[in-house]
Amino acid sequence: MVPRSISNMERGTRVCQNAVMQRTRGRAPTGGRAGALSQELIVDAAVELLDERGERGLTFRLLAKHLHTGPGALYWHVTNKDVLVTLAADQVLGRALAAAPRSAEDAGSGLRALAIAVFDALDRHPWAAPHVNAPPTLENGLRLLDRIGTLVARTGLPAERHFTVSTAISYYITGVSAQIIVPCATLDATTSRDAFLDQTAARWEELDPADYPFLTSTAKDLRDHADRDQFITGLDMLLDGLNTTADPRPPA
Amino acid sequence: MVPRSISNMERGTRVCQNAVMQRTRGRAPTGGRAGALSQELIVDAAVELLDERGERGLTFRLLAKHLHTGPGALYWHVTNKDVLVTLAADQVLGRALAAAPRSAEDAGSGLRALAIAVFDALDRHPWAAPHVNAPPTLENGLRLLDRIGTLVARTGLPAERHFTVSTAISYYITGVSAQIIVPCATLDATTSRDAFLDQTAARWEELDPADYPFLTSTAKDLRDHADRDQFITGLDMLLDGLNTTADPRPPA
DNA sequence: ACCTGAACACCGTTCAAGT
DNA sequence: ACCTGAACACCGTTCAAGT
Repeated sequence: MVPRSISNMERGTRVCQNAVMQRTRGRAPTGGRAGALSQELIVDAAVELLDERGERGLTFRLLAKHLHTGPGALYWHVTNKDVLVTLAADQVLGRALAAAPRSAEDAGSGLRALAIAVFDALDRHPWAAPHVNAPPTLENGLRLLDRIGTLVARTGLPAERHFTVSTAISYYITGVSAQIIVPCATLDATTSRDAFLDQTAARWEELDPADYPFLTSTAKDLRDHADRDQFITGLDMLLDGLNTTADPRPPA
Repeated sequence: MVPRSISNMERGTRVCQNAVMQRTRGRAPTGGRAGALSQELIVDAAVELLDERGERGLTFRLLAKHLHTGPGALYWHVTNKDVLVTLAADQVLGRALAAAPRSAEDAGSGLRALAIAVFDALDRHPWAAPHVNAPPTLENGLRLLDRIGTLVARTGLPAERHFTVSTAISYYITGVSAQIIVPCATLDATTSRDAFLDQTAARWEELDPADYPFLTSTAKDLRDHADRDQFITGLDMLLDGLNTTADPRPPA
């Protein structure tokens, strides 16, 4: 009667991240009878629906229909919708990590490549970015931070700064990605990104230059900027700062 | 019959940010009969409720009760819930900007003080951070970016880089704040932040050091870190990077 | 152990009707 | 012009009942 998935759930409106980790403990998905549900199957289907229809478009009823069951069945495998979306986001992050190059000449370019790979993956699944949580508790969140930390340790930065610097980089990657990507995803079919930027730039130009000296002069730059370049610009500033701080002890 | 607030609304699940800007155009709030609604009153009450009960706890029914009306009345002044939360977040940002020191010796420390003031304000209203949108369209979002850009222009950085660098800093402030602040806000009363960090650190320690060399060695640092320090560490790296890039042309 | 589907409690939003 | 409140459409979640 008591679904396994909420056995150690926390009270409150949100669920403890630790509860999220648990997976089906019985036989592997293929071990049951054909067509049996599993958390993996549910998360896969959720990612598909999220890609198609966004977070609001993901519904337990719709998801159940896609999986040929009733909504109640899903709750046996997944605590609730929050957890489902978090698991789905972690899956997207996992794909990004698999695609990110593992070898790098130096720590700096390794961090750069890793960050860009994550940005690109989140860019393809815009609903995911805000749900990649920190501090990480899910598998791929943990892997991401570990890879960052391992690279940071190679810079020659004093050991007592590794944690703070690594988490700062991790926050940059997921936080700035979310900022850049989410607003684009909320634009609907009738308003293209270009049209939106055009409108916004026009509004900036109409502002009073006495009040908004910068925006009025930079409105033109808004029209044809590339989101990815903005991410990379900030990233390079951050990594430059890393080198500056690390400089006293150059990489071995 | 047609509420003013949706007169130029966009179609789709989300609303065009431009529609958000409009405010009551009639007489000033105090000009109507006593107790009359206005967008300002509604947003103020929304901020209060959001602080108390979070985004999910904000309900048009509850908000209407607090304002002694029915839910339908609110829709005359505010397009929908998304817009309301965005307006509320902009109000919070406005308070932060008012509190941020305006004078600064050099651009770098001005940027630092501004960023920290915004972080602190968002930290006091954790629901707000993810709704401070970029590129900005609401009043205080515009003011924030303009202040950043004006400071960046003083660094001696070549003019063609002002836009990208300024938006990168702006993304850092709001994006990283959201990453740091939101997970704390979702912890409920039964799980304190300390308990959560303790649990998470314990989980990190149990990981296989061969797979997670960094996390297993840094788990202790997770237990007693300060969120604000992480924000500032990354911020300083970013601003150091700014100096590096700007160095060829030292501030006049 | 795992699935079913009806039912509960709720919420955003609309709209005819009022003032 | 602005407000009222009932009603619509929907959704997350639960749970007694099945296999």
